[in-house]
Amino acid sequence: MPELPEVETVARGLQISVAGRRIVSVTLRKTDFMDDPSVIERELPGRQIARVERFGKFMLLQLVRDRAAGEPEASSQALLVHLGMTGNLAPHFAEQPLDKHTHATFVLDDGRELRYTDARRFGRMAYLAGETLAAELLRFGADPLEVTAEEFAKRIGDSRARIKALLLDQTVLRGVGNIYADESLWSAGIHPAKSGAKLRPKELQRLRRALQKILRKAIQMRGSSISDFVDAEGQPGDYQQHHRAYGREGKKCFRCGRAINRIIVAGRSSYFCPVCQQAPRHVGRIRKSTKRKGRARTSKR
DNA sequence: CTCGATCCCTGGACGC
DNA sequence: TGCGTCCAGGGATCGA
Repeated sequence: MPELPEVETVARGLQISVAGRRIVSVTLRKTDFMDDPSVIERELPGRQIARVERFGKFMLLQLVRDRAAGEPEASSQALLVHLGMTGNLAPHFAEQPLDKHTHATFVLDDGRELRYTDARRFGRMAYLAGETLAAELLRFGADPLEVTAEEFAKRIGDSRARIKALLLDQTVLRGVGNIYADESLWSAGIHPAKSGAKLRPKELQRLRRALQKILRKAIQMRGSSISDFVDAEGQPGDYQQHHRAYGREGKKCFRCGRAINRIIVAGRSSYFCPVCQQAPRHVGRIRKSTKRKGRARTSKR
């Protein structure tokens, strides 16, 4: 699942492989994950991909109009791409057969095709410009790699929500998902259900440092490939080998040897060590796991 | 303000 | 082999 390190890895790859190329034409298939497919079809052809960068869990393809066209840039324009759970954005040779779930193809001026493939379509694609683009980016919180200790302490410490929910909240910090939330909480020795406001200054400091260290290491290792993540060159990442909590239910804690537990916090599986990450007193009963009690959920298809 | 529940979606795992 | 069921999860939305 692409979180900050995985998106960073893909963005860096694309910056090398497709920045500077001009988009010649656009073909869309399923479009239900796009803000406005007709705008994408209309605005992208003829624009050059000036650069590719990461913004939270988004990739931002900065676009410029062809210089030859003459018109000065009135404002910034970009294609926002969120990979969701299973999204992949990568260049292909035109003769490569289309994947079953390829939903957008951007033909480039060197003949290659930048293709967006996403089986589950939990991703998002949007062309935004000017004020609209600026306003959209403003919705998100601080970049976890750049957030200062003061800002981190304020954003986390001023909220009574559970720390796990805060880490996952993209308006608090942009880019952290379930894997790196659990990994940093394990590293900092903080229980996922603890209230942000109950964190001691030392805990806030440990958490921020752990989060940044883990994200940087994960970027170095080109992300975690737990299901089917591959980067823009088709290569998996290696950070999953360093996971200490995520996905390790029942396995021994690397620090104390006790079995890693799994509970649901903020609606997500949360893996933690019951010894190293003491349950807070202020939390009432914690739900044990995902046992949905309802019978069949009407499958409407 | 914060919470849980629900929906979206498909592939893979698992039980029978 | 094949079918049914469950589960994963980021984000939007809604009601409590």
